[in-house]
Amino acid sequence: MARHIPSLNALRAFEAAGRQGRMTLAADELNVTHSAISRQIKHLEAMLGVPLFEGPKNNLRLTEAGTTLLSGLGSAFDQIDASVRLVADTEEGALDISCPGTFSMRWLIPRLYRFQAEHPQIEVRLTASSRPVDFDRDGFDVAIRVGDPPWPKGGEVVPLFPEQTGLVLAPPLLQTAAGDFSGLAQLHTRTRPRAWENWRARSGRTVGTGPRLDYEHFYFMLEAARAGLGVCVAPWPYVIDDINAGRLTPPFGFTDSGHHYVALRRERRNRKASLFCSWLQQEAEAFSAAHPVLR
Amino acid sequence: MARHIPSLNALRAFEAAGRQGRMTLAADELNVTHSAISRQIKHLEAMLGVPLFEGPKNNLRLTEAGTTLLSGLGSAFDQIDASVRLVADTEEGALDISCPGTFSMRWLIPRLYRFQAEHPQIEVRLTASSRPVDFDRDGFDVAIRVGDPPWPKGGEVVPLFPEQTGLVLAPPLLQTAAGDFSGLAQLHTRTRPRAWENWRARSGRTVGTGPRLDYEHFYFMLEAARAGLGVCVAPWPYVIDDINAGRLTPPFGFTDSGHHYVALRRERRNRKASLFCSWLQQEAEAFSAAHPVLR
DNA sequence: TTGCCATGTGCGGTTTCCGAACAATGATTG
DNA sequence: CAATCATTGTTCGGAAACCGCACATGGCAA
Repeated sequence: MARHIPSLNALRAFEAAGRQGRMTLAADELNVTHSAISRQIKHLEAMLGVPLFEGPKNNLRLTEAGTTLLSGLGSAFDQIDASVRLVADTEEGALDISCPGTFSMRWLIPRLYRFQAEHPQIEVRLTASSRPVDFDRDGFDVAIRVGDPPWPKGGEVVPLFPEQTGLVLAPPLLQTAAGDFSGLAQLHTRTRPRAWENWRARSGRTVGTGPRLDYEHFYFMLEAARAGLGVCVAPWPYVIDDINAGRLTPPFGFTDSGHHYVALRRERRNRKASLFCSWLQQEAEAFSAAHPVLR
Repeated sequence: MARHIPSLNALRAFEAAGRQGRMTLAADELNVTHSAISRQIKHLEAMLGVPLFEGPKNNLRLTEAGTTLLSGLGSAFDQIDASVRLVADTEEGALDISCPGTFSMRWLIPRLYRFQAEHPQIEVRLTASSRPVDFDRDGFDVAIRVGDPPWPKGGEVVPLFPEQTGLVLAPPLLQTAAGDFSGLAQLHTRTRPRAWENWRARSGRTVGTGPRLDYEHFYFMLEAARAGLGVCVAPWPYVIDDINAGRLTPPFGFTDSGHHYVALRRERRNRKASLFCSWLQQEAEAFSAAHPVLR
């Protein structure tokens, strides 16, 4: 990039510090540490050849040059942000969604065609992830997660439906199993390590002992269950189709897990995200109405 | 830096390409290759979720989104540039000067106090360098160099004075030397490898053979000459004081070397650089008047 | 006088960005 | 119609910019 022109990042760091009045606040706003802001400003002062701040560390004030620079930069960056929004915040283009993999496969993707039919100009970019959401770090617009409050900062919570989980296994396995399922392999997933414990506590039921098998993803665990390799605890939305098709059976029905499915969206409004979350809520309501949980 | 906000560099690359109409022209303007521009724009389109250019490679046109984004960005970057200039282009602050080391020591620094007396609010930051000037790469405001046209692009040439060089040695050495100086060590500097050859050609004179000694800088070579270690070819401005003080003597006087001392300044006007170059020219004229070359 | 808060800095690492080289594409020219 | 040209697209490997962490420094308040 052309030399002797200050770095735009440095100008941005200075603008935030000047407007906020403190480097630590600018650091929060730009999601860096105060040392990054301090260094950028120091570099900028060297580049421009004039001090931008003066005074003691605990009471920095803008110099005249700093005030002059800030007044021009503030409106320029506002204009850049507005221009970017004008282009990005439309009802067409890409929308980035983060969603647990198995939930995508079992619940979201089978319904997504309806969203795309309604909004053909929105390109949904789906990323499989169950990782805790951090809107400052992550780049997606909406994250679907199952869990409990507190939800991460910087996001608005759109409730979908509560989660129910239940014991499920293949019907032939049920016919040959002991009454308390002792001896049957107990299938676990690393994504939800406390699923069994939680189910027992919540449902008040228990089963006999059996060998434990761990799978990396729900999907693999469900495949194993369908293959008759054992019994597992699964969320209702993930197994509806298998149950209706007779591939899996829930001997004890389903119980509230205490968790909730939610969509987390950035606080800053985004039309595509709004449309998507509205659609999600409608689908969630329709889902709950059309598939009352087997209790 | 906060995620999901496009890189300012990418926005800058896009703005230049949009305004110029071609990525190759934008690359020239921003001193990068077209591949850097192409990549930045591709990344920006992915980030914003909309295409900014359309059409075949050899005739890219802005999309509607691209046009919208460009109109906002253009004025924002203009405002940033103007704000930076308002702060940097004053008659106070830092001024970066690049100058060959020995010329600094022997000619510039002994005079610099007069510039600083006239302009106490300008902080001259001097860097020793003889390297070919590239204003796109280098960050200084003014470069003093000795040489010949063509001068590098992107700079305005401010002539100072022509260069004369001559054979110089310590007086005691002159007294004991053979008439043609044969046997005396011939001192060279890597900065000016052709100095001797050029002096012989230009002056029409020659000297006997002697061992050759190479020094990395003029300064060291002149130190060696003063110490009576040999004879060297030196530019007049570098040895005036030594000659006047009787530390060196020029047996054949000085001859035009064909080179010229110039100040190279950026094309874009900079008040401090203008002041400095005006001052330099005055000092150069005064120098030439006050120290007529010994012929 | 001590603790707190904010900035400054060194060290080492990460991310962004880049150039070089070549590929791909479409228009132009002979 | 094939070759050439001009422009953009992409991969690879490296450089520069930027950053976090940990600690230092300085000034103010309790």
